[in-house]
Amino acid sequence: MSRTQGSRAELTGPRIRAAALRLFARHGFAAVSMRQIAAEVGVQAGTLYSYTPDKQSLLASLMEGHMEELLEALAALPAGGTPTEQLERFTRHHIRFHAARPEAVFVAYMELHSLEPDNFARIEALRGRYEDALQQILEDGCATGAFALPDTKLTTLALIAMLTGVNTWFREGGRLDLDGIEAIYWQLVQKAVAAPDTARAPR
Amino acid sequence: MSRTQGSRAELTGPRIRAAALRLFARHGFAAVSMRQIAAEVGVQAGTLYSYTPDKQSLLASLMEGHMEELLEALAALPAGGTPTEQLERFTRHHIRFHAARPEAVFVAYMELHSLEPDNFARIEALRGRYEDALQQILEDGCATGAFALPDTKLTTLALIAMLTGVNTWFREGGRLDLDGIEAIYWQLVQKAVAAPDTARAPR
DNA sequence: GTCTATAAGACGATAGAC
DNA sequence: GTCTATCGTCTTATAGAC
Repeated sequence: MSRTQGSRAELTGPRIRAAALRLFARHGFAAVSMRQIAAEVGVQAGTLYSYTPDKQSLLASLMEGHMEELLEALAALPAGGTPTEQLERFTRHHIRFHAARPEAVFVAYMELHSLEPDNFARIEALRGRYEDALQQILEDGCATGAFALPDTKLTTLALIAMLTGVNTWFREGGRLDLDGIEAIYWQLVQKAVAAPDTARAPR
Repeated sequence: MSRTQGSRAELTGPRIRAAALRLFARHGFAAVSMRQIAAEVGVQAGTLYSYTPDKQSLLASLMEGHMEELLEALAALPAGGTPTEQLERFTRHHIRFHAARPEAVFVAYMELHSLEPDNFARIEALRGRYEDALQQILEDGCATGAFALPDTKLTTLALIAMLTGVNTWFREGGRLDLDGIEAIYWQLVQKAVAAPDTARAPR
């Protein structure tokens, strides 16, 4: 398995993905040309087509990879405890996971309309699985009486929108660190969902 | 003031803006060509340049118009009452205003990165004024003891993200009407910000 | 594995006829 | 006010040399 002629092919693929992700996040998918991506990597435009069949597949692959990573990280969370404990883990994990990869998050949310129908459907299905996990926690909490919610589906979407919104302003080295941000958002989430008489003593 | 030669110039301008807004919302600014906009309106591409100096100005004008309309509608809200009453008005108004113009909202949030620096700065300043209005309500509520919040700035951004998130799933004629949606979100907002002993009896 | 060269067409924007 | 025609540039993607 000797390396061929000083090439660094095993690095070019990931570097193309990284450059594409950065440029898509900054300028938008449609505004970025294959030439720009190639220039960022330091290869010629034609070389990109050894790593992706076309521009659309590159976008879809980046988004799908992000969603699968999100679901894997969710599955790796501890599962036990009360619904309140599970919701706290979900809240803190969501903020931390999203803050760690702002470019992928931005592309995954903002470029859905750039996906062709098949790719869109596949990626929306992954997002649905993530939302379902939160909704299940909320339903469990309603069942035990820890939470009081008129609509668990809407609350799921409301909480995810609120938590993902952190990415619109969070920058590392800012006024608050992630621990502080997590604490503030967890307080908002917990109060919003708690049953009235358990707001300060969650079950 | 006779009309010239059967032209309908007084309609073409608004029709161009409407077509551009619809196409930008659906496909993204960079993915839409001036030729597409012209075809949607039923004129030739060159005609667009009698109504906008260029494509960038068309986008900026649409976004600025939306933000100014948002601020005008905010200013038209009743101003009195307790912070809790003001927050309820803000919450319900935000949901209703945004649900009524999903395309403008989508473009105004998703195409910020398509704006050239000067246009971006002007539109971000308008958004800042809207956020400041909510933050002022939250600060007033903390001052009276109605609300208990560790950080009014973060809470402002969290609430706006949550409320604007309605637009990602709301469609007219769906499971819930706007009154029901407003009620659910207002319950979440109110519980999230309320001081512990006033959750059920807001001051 | 990466290059050069190119095909085939779309792009934003302008000029000038009517 | 809208048209036709066009300029110069950029686009995605492919073919074939090395």
